[in-house]
Amino acid sequence: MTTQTDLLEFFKALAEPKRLKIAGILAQSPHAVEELASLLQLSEPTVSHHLNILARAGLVRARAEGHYSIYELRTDRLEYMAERLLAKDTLPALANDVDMHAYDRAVLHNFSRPDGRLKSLPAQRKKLEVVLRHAASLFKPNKRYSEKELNTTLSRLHDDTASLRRGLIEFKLMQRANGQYWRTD
Amino acid sequence: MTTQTDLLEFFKALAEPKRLKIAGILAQSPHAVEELASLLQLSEPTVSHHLNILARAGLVRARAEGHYSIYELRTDRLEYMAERLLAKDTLPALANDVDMHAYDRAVLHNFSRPDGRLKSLPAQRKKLEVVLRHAASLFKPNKRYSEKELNTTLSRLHDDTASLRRGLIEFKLMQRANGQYWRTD
DNA sequence: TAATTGATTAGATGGTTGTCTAATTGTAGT
DNA sequence: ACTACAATTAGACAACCATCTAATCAATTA
Repeated sequence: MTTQTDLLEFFKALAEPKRLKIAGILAQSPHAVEELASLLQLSEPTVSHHLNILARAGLVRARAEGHYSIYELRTDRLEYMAERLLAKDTLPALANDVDMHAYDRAVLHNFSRPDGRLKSLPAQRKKLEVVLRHAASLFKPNKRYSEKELNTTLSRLHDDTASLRRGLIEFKLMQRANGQYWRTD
Repeated sequence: MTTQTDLLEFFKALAEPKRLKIAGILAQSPHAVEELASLLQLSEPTVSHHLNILARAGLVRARAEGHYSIYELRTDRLEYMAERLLAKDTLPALANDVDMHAYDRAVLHNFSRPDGRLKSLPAQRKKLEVVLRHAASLFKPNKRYSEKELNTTLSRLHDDTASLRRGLIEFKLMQRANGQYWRTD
């Protein structure tokens, strides 16, 4: 959440040639807006705009001196961000608000009729597994089912209960012993 | 040169919400284009486009598997770039191709008439110093000048040779002893 | 106090780019 | 061989953003 906007602001700030160059110049020594405009061959408002974006990202800071605004690079902030990139849990956290089951739902939706029955069994393993996980979810954990019960439930999904049953075993979603089946959770 | 485009490509690649999220997802585990499209609620061509940009920046790599393209994050590259940011000479190098005298020239141009004489002496210290450095450059290093010679040369710039002379001393651009003047280089 | 100067804000414009649909390529399964 | 499917490429459109000019603000100098 905060991590995302944080990093995004940081990257956006430096993802522009002129701003990157400004950072480079300020890394050598602080400069006034007017000077930067000359060095970069840009108008002052444009430089002001860039500096504003860099400042929002925390990368530069202005101090007033006379009626100049002297901008300097905040190397501490830069180092902090670089270290966050090196931290092993920063990037994975960016996917926190992603619904990791969206793909499963999409696949399921693609292979299902409006009434919830399957149009067919997917040929691709990746998608077959999704469908089978769905099938497995029709059964309660820690409960034993006879093959007859199993087939009855599976037939709500698709006529080819044999393939479904075989898949459930093959993908280790269910286990069998003595003619009884149960979910492996 | 190469450093600039390198870094720029890196920042640009990650300066987009969806691409940043893709990096986050791939940081958890490799995924196919189709899956990413579902997870991000985007079309496959769009995801392909983003992955292409990330790949150009060296941040992801694809391996073919069936007719899927499984993309994975190149953490080595990420670490390498983060360390470059932490290196003390990376940023200053970004300003290598900047003409550091552009400001001086602009100031000089602003205060000069077409014939090269000064319209006036700048009030701002920062600009006065630029003009004075220019004045100092009219003299040879390692050579002594009498005050008469000094004034003659300075008068080519401006009538107020006294102010110029005082400024040169004050800003330590020239030194005086025994009625003689010389550049301090 | 008036005038000058540096910086910022407001508003307009052109270029970049994220996104989609349609078409193409290449691979797998019938 | 033919069909189906995942990925990419091509092309079009819309949103965003870098840039400029004009206007405003702030602070120093005359």
